[in-house]
Amino acid sequence: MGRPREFDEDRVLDAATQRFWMNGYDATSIRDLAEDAKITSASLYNAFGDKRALYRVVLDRYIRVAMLSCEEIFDGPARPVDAMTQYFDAIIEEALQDGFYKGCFVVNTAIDVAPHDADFKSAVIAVFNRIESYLRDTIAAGQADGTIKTKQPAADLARLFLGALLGLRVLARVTPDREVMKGLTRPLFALLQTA
Amino acid sequence: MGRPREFDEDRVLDAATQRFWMNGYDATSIRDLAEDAKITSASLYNAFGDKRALYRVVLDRYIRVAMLSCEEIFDGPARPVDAMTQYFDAIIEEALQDGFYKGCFVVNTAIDVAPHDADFKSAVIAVFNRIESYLRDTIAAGQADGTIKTKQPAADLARLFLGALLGLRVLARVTPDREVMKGLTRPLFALLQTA
DNA sequence: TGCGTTTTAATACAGTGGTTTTAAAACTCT
DNA sequence: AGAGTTTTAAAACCACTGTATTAAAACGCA
Repeated sequence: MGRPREFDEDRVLDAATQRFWMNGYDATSIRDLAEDAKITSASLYNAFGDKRALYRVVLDRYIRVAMLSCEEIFDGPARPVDAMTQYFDAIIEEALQDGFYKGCFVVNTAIDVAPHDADFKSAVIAVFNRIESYLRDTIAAGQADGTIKTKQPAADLARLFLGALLGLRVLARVTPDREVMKGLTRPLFALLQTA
Repeated sequence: MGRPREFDEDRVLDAATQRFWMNGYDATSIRDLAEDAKITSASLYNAFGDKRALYRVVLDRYIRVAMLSCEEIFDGPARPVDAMTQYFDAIIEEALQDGFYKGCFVVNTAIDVAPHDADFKSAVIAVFNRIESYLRDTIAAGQADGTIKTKQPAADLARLFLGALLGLRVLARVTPDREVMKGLTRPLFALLQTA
């Protein structure tokens, strides 16, 4: 069965996630990744294939945990409006606690790798669609039980919430300011208030 | 005084704008730019300095025309809500007509160069602030003349509109779809409607 | 005409990129 | 213990990067 791995795969992927997330694909070199993870580049290639494949693994891992926390909130016991609030609050707090201004890995990917790579583009689109679905279903549920105003179609509202979310992620990458982000969400949630 | 330029500076900058806008800073090489503009890299260096300085010129040029069309709309004769509608419609149409999915140069810069470069970061922030100001002033004007609902503070509304704008720009880079973008703006503008 | 200056063209340069190679090390299985 | 396999470490490879250099070309002015 050959010589056993000396490094912990998850540690390496965690380090790679930080780098790719912070600096993006092009600005991150294999040597950067190897140095961060304290392994040799040969080990990286042996374990994950080439740079693009590694990025793919890292992105998919990020997406999995992101969507998991998404499910936790939206499939949880919280009532529709509360779930939405929790979701946006969590994102704002995450942005404020991240001293590296990393923003959202998926949004970053959307901007600087998706346009040149069909596979990553569809991965990004899939995430956006899943989030939009969660938002739409949650809003629709709230409209059904009378806790959310029905004046606007759930589909439109979900798209606006998705758009605001992406906007928050962009702001998080340059100026994560609590008052700005909270102020942004106030009128957003006012849209849901029934009378 | 000396040998005259053989190339048109504006055309070179136009070509560079397209490349940088489409591919980003890191993924664009000096040779790419030289080839696109059909001049030699020495001419590029002679005329604009190094790569970063050229990017700066290109970005500033982009910002200047972008803010100019912004002024045209918001300082124009249109009534507040109409100005806002014009602005967002123009952005949506621009996204739909661009077959290269370039999105917004400033947003792209915000994601992949601003985080590592303080000068570009403040340039990006300045643009965001200027747009937010236009939006806030316009909304406040509408609230003053009774054409925009006063339930939410203009500052909060402006931030939401900015956020939605940035979100639209992200979507424009991966899936510019008219129905999605229009749907997104519908509840947004519903927020302004007085009764 | 010739000098000073600027632009051009082509090439050079040193560094870095992603990736591969080679050989030694560390294990399993027979 | 030996064969087979996988991982590691170090170095090598080569295309490409940003940038500089050199020399020729093209102008204005004395």
